[in-house]
Amino acid sequence: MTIKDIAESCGVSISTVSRVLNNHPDVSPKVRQKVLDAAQKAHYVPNNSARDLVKSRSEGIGLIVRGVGNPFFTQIIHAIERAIDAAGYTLVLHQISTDDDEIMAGASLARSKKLRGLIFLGGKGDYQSSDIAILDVPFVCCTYTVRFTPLARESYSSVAIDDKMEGYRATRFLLEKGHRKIGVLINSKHDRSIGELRYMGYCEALAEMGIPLDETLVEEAGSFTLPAAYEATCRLLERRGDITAVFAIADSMAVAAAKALHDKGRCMPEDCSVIAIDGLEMSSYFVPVLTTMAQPQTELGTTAVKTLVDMIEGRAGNRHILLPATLRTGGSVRSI
Amino acid sequence: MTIKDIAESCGVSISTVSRVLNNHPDVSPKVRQKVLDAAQKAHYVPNNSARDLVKSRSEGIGLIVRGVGNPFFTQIIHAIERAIDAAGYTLVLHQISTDDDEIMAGASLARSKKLRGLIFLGGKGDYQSSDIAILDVPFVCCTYTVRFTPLARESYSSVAIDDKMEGYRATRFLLEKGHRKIGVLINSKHDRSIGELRYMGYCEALAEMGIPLDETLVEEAGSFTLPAAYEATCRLLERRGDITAVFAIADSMAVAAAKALHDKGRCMPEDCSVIAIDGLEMSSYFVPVLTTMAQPQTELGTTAVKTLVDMIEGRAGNRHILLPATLRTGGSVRSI
DNA sequence: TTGAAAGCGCTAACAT
DNA sequence: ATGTTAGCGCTTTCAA
Repeated sequence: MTIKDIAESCGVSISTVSRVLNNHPDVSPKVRQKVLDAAQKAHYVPNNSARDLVKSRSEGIGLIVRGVGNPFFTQIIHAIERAIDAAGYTLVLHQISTDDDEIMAGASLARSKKLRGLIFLGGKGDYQSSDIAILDVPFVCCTYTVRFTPLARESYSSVAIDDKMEGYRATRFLLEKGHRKIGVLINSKHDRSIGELRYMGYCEALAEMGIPLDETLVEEAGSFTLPAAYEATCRLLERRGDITAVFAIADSMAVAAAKALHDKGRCMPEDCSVIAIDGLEMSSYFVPVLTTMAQPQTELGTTAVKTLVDMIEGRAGNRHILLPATLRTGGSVRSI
Repeated sequence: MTIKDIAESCGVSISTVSRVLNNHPDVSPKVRQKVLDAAQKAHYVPNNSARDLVKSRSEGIGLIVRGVGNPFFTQIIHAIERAIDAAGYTLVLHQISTDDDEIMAGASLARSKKLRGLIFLGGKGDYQSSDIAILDVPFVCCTYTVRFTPLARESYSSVAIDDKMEGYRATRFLLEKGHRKIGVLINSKHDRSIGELRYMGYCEALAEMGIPLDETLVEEAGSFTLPAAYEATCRLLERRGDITAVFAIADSMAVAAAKALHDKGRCMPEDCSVIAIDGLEMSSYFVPVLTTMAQPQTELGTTAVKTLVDMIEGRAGNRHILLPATLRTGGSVRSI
């Protein structure tokens, strides 16, 4: 069922059908109604591929999200959605999985839908300048910034927290509470991502206090999943039963760590404190509430959109914005 | 940058370029390499709209998901992804928001991408037969079944748990543990969705025991969000401080309920037990672990795909499958 | 092995 | 107010 079929069944031309379906004014009420009725009766559904193909450009902004159901993205996505809407653009959300190439996915989406710009959420952040050359629209990396490659700063935009600094602040908070034997729960020491940056912050805080880095306090989970973090915490506790605090680089890992502590017979925070980074909504419903460096999720989203729209509308070039996290003081940390 | 540009820059025809880009065999190695190089150098990215438009049909299966970041969907989506892949099809995931029309979104996606079938996750389930008439491919409703409208059972497929029965089982479990004053935390009494069904199960379990339904034990949160469930629990406790147990119709609501209990000075499970339905991964990392009727998430996904593929390949017609939930015994319920 | 040409379904000039 | 027509970028016969 295409507009051609409808045109024939109504005895009008396809352009008239197209006009009706797109609410163009120059159509007589009589014909308009006839076409509408026919479309309804025939269960007509427009083919967006054909539409996208013929339009020279859309008012769409693509959002490439890595990781179905990463709870940390929920609020950011909602904020982006609202901000894009408010700016008069249309959100085109596209999910990719862990091992997909976000740049490719973005480029493909942008071409196919004639998008005006792109936002990347949860990207790997290890691009080469040759990688991003295929992107012919402005884009902004949200929640991460390309730190590990010689990508020219003026060739892309980013909106994120200062991961290293927040890792430093979290660790520093524990140090100030008197903790000295602080285990750290990370994804991987050298994954060239936010995890590595947060870990660097941990190292820096210790160094500043003159505490040498003790490798036996560092535990790699290999991923951000709950089971992996749980197992990692168990290993850490087995090796270092004397720790008084754990810094988990993500709220999700902290949740699993808290459970592991409990299962190993330790109370949180009496026997062992826990702090993290992210500020998931759900971790604020824990008992006790998880102490964490909460990312400004809504602001990250709105700022990403603002930065992008400024570029699209020629008001500004590429920018890099770091937003501060906010300490959420829960009951998972105690002074010693 | 289109295949036409590449064709010109290589001095070949567009059909040759198309052949190279699609790995067709009948191209000389020399020409193939030249085209590949040119495409690479020019940062060529195919336009999928044009592709989709010209193909008579794809091997794609659409997955329409309502609700960005509903944690309950994560595992199901992964299972669907794997199953679709294993069956030789391609997953096309499409997110819609709360107030979007999933049937429309599905129909549109199916038309535009020439899909072979659709899976709906988190649909409203209140369709009229006129609504689904626009769908010209087989589809299966996953995690819900259309219970509240006179939709002919043979006109669609579904794979879900028996929400009413699991609501009954959860309530029954509390009754067997000796609880009699059981508060129930629901989304809405008459939202014509799974929430209503689960609530009906609660009513049935009470009725079976000869306990009259006490409206003051029923609290509507208005949504499945944590803040709404938290507030609802507070209202419930204020009105009925004498309850010894709460049945929350979803794990997410139970999480908020547990926090509210704590903040109101009640211990879980000593002062008040909590049971729910869903079986989120995260709620099994709680202390104490949340007792819940865990949905067979992976099986729901794989069964949905199997049902759909059977229809696509003509091996079967529409079917309705109910899968049993499994009681996950945590520490959130005690006997009295 | 390669090219020419038709057409997927639609929009947007341009005519009338 | 309505119709005609030229593509959008691509795949796929059909010829050569």
